[in-house]
Amino acid sequence: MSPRSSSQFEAMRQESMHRISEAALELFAERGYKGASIAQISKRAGVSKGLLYNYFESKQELLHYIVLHAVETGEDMLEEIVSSAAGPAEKLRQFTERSIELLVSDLKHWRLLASLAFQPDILNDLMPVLEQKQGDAMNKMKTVFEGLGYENPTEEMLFYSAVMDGLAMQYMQAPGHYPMDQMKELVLNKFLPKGVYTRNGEVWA
Amino acid sequence: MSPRSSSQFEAMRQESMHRISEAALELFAERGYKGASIAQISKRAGVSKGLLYNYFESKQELLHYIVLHAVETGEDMLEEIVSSAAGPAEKLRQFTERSIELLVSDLKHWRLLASLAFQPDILNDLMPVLEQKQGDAMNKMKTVFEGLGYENPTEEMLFYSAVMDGLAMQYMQAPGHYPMDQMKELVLNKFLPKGVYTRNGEVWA
Amino acid sequence: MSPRSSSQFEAMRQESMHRISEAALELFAERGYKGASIAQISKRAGVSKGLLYNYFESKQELLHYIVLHAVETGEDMLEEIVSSAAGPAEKLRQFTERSIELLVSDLKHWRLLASLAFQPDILNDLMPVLEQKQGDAMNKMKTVFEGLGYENPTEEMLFYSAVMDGLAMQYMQAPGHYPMDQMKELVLNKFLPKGVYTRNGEVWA
Amino acid sequence: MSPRSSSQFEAMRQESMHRISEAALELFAERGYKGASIAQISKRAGVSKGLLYNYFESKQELLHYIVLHAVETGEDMLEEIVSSAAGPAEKLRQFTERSIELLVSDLKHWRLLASLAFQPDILNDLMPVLEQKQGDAMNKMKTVFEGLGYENPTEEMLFYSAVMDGLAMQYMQAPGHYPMDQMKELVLNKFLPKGVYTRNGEVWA
DNA sequence: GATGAATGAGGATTCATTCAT
DNA sequence: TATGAATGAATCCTCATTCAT
Repeated sequence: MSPRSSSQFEAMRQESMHRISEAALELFAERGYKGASIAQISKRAGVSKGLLYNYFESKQELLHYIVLHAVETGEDMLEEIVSSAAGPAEKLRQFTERSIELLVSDLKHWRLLASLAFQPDILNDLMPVLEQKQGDAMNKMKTVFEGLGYENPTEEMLFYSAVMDGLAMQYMQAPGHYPMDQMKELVLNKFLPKGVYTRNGEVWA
Repeated sequence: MSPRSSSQFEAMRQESMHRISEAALELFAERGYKGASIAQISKRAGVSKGLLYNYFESKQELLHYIVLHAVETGEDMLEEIVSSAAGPAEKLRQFTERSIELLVSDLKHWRLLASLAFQPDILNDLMPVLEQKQGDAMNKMKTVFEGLGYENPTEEMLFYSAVMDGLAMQYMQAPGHYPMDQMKELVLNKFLPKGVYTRNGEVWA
Repeated sequence: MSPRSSSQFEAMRQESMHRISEAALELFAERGYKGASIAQISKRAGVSKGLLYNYFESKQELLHYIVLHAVETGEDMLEEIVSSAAGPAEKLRQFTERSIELLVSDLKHWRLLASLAFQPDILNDLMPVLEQKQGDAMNKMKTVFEGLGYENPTEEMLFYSAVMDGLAMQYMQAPGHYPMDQMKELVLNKFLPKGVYTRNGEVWA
Repeated sequence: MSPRSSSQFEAMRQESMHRISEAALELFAERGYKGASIAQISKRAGVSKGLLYNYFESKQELLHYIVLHAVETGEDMLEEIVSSAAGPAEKLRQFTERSIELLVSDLKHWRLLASLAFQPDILNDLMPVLEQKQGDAMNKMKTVFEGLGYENPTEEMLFYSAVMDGLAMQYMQAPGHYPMDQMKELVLNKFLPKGVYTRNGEVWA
């Protein structure tokens, strides 16, 4: 008789929003933003088209929600590492390893982000925010490379970023076949100063 | 009112196909495959929709035509370099420099290819061919890295590929601002054995 | 926690129904029947959609409720005047003045009614009732014009009705700018026999 | 073999646009702007939904096209009469008679215009133009009333306009039953100065 | 070879209404 | 009494494709 409590409503909302955004993420990643229809998304989420519009004002807003969540995951990870007490070499190692973990575990997110990176008009509204965030991330990474004593830390950081982006791209093309573990070791070997940096207590040779 | 010779017709054909595929390339690159309509493409090409369908059976076929042309440009370049008489270091340098030139001069092509790389279903029909070509290219690159005496030429080649892909990605994000020249030097420095490789007749130090 | 008395419930009921129908009236008048959504109405009324449907079975019923209330206001006014002890000239003057007052004070109601008058299918179900009421009103007005001694009271009454409707239409188009007071005087001058009819105790010249 | 000539295309365009706008006019008049769907309109016009959008960019534009055409019909009529060599009384008679003819023959147009008059937001974009046109028309009518020697020509003209609008409203409510001919005579009697104005060569008494 | 009118399936979005609590 | 989550039919509009000329 009495209306549902607001916490009940809130729980229902959370549940539905989560299912919708998960389904949308999958379909956007599989078929691209334009290629995934609201009908498909709501069907995969197991809700009606109408309900989707209760929670997201438009297809674009749904995309923005997903993109921002994905980006924030990366931001949080970077922030956590950068603000830790570890030395710069350890920070770079951690960042490398956790980035790859994130790539593997949240493949769909990153596939989506990558595909959007080449269709600028779709994220038009979000671009200022995203560029700001990317600039922030780059600056944080730069401090790590400065700490490592590189002569040209900015360029070295850009190079490292290119490597990581390229790795991600190639992994996404064939997730099952890519020798990610070897590539990770190679990256660490290339960027970490030998004889100085210790891994798990041992000196890195 | 003599009938046009068949060579005249053929020239018109070529001209029309070229204009259509140029227009399509631009629009696919700007708005994505799904986002570019046949009406827009034919308008920008200055032909009627009907004529477009005289030359290309479908929107997909038009895309395939463009993609294959772009890929072949890269293939030709690689083949030319690999089959040349130059040593492996020189080959890698040439490949690096010419890849970057190609990226800068044909930005739209590569932007399109990159965006398609993350929308597997769009290129479904073309995938076997493309994977074949990519495998071929990788094998050719591998021989270069073998020639350079690397211990793990395959991994080193993958790493180099990742770098080049990453560079391209970052350049596409902000073509006006990216320090491509410095990055190119950095790449050459990282991958070319010092004291051995000669550049423009001088020893590389 | 004593249960509310039924009169308390009844008061709440009245309060809610009133708020809903006021909100609905405003929105119907602003955006038309089709243009106003139940969501908007319930929001402006400060109640939930569910509650709205407790009181009104459907959007149509809500409209009917409002329309009938508005019409009854007019009916009551006419009845009061016609059944008064005043002479026909006085009756016409009163009707004219009070109609205009009603128009100005309840602009939204009349705007709504006017817009509905031209969309027959929306009021389909209500039409028999409305036509009946309109016929009744016309008959009452006719007796006034008969009392005034017109040769063709029916036509004269129709003419007067047209004038009043036209005035209302024009006023609604630009409520802020219309010289309603002058027009009212003009109407009285045109329809009231001079030298006979007294206004506020004075003879009308 | 050769493409259709542009005049052939033009003829097809005209034919289709005409059928579409006729169908739209009918349905807008019957069910209101919001109540008439594109599907219904294109079905009644005997064309596909897609074709409708070849000729009209949106439902709104279709409405604007129809409204402007209707308004221009009235404008042309007024202009023709006002600029004629007839005296003011004759002009007023002609305007009255031809307005009524237009009302009866193009009932749908006027019903549509009337219904739109009360839904301001629908014609928002067109309002400036329409108000301009209405102002122009009122000024022209004013010159006629000035010519008739009225003391307050503006008010008298407004009164006349109200009468004509009201007549139209009432006629639209029950086109089959309204005694339009008698009302017309009544209007002429009320507004035309007796003994001065000649009709068909006779003096009006 | 060349045109653009015509089609209709499919896409994003809205909204009256229902219902569990 | 009161809530708002949930539904799905219906709406406006787009677009690849066909076809008569």
